[in-house]
Order: sequence, then structure tokens, then C-alpha cells
Amino acid sequence: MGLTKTDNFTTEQNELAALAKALGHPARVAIIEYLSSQADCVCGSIVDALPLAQATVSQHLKELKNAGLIQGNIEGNSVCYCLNPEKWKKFKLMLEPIFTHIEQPVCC
Amino acid sequence: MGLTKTDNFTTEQNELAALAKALGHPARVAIIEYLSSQADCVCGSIVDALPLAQATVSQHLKELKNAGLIQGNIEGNSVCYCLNPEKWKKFKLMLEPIFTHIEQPVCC
DNA sequence: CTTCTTTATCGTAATATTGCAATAAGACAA
DNA sequence: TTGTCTTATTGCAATATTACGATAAAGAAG
Repeated sequence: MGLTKTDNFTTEQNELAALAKALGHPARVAIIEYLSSQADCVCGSIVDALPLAQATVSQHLKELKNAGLIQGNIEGNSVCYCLNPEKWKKFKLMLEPIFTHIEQPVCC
Repeated sequence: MGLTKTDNFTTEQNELAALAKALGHPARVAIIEYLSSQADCVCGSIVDALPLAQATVSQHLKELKNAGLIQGNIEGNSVCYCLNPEKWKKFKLMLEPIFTHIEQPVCC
């Protein structure tokens, strides 16, 4: 089918999945790492830093923005993208229980 | 195209993306949370706990296993799935720099 | 105004993912 | 052996994703 049965899962599960999915592409990981390095936040710089066409990068930026992981601020002619701390904190918070559980011995 | 240009990104970026992608579906989040709750690790229990057909759950389990996030141990007639601590630690380690950066003020 | 620069969107093609019924494969019991 | 239980795989249809060229939209510069 190709259609995820979103309704059958909790809002939290869908939210965590959406955040993970947004990060689930090397180009988007590269964008996040670039923004995290705080070298520059102008869209054009991101395009130059990635081995993809401008249209493709724009599409990936849109997905990251839709997931809430980044936000874009229009600066005159260009757009400044940066990480959205609130969303990332939420992401971290949702992963925390799993990371914590890992420290304990597993069943098999 | 639909074909990710894996070659143009670093191994680390591809690895992080692969782990995130594996978690990028509510059913797989539900599986991980179920295993994390340590209620039971038998495949059949996971199938019963999810609102999906057995074949579909088996497919999701396969993806999680391929990503290395879980491992399956055959227990006689059934299979016991559990989290793979090493992979989860690696996942956490790769996300750490981003989470840390979030604590600092952003550029815009 | 016109032109340039920058970013977003559209259209399209190729590939990937999701979901399930049906079936296969394996272990166990009798 | 046969039958049952459990999990994996196959085959298919529907939808989603990835990528890029072309083009649109909007502000800056002249």
C-alpha cells in the first residue's frame, strides 16, 4: 500500500517517528551537522556545501522545517536556516527512556 | 529517481541516517518501546501488541534488525527479539554533539 | 523600470516503502 | 510420519521518496 497506518499509533509514537524520519537521510543529517557547526546559516551556503542540486536541497530543507527541526528566517534577499532548540529538546526527551534502558541488562 | 546518493556523504552521515530512518516509522517506534518496557521479547507478543498483520510486523522487525537496533535469538519454536545496546550507544553518541549544541544560543 | 540574485515550486522519472494475503520454512508434539 | 505452532518470505498494489531541470516568485541592485 505504501500508506502508514498513523491512526493506530499514539501521538507520541507518531511524533518520534516523524522526527526520526526527518533525520533519516544523509543529506538532512549533513544539513543538521552544518547548521550545528554554526559556520553559516544562509540557505545558499547549505546548497554549496551539499553534493546535490539546489532544488533537491530546498526540498530537504522543507522537510526538516515541516518536522520542526529547523526554522527559516528571511533575511532580505536570502533565508537564514537554524536549528529549533525546542524541537530538538523534545526529540532528546523522547529518546531518553530508550537510552536509559540500554544501560540495564537485556533479557537475552 | 528515488535513489539516495549515498556515495556523496560520509560513512558517519549515512550511518546516523540509517539508524534514524529505521526508527522513522510509528510501528517501529512501538516495537522499540515495547522491547524497552521489557514486558516480553517473543515475536508473537510483539505481533499481538501491534495493530498490524503478522507479515507486516515481521517486515518491520527485519528492518530494525538490519539497522542493528535489535537482535533476534531463536528460542526453540519462537524468536526472542531484544534491543542491541551497542548500536543504541552508538546512536546516542552520534546525536550527542547536536543535542549539546542546542544548549548554546543559536544564530537567528 | 529592468536585471540579477536567491530560494521555492512544479513536473516528471526512477526507486523505495508500506501493508497484507498467501505461502513457505522451521521446530515441536504425538 | 502427520499435524500444529511460530516466524519468514513472496507477490502484489498503492503510495511515498528522491532527484533534478525548468520555471516562478520576491527582494536587491542598478
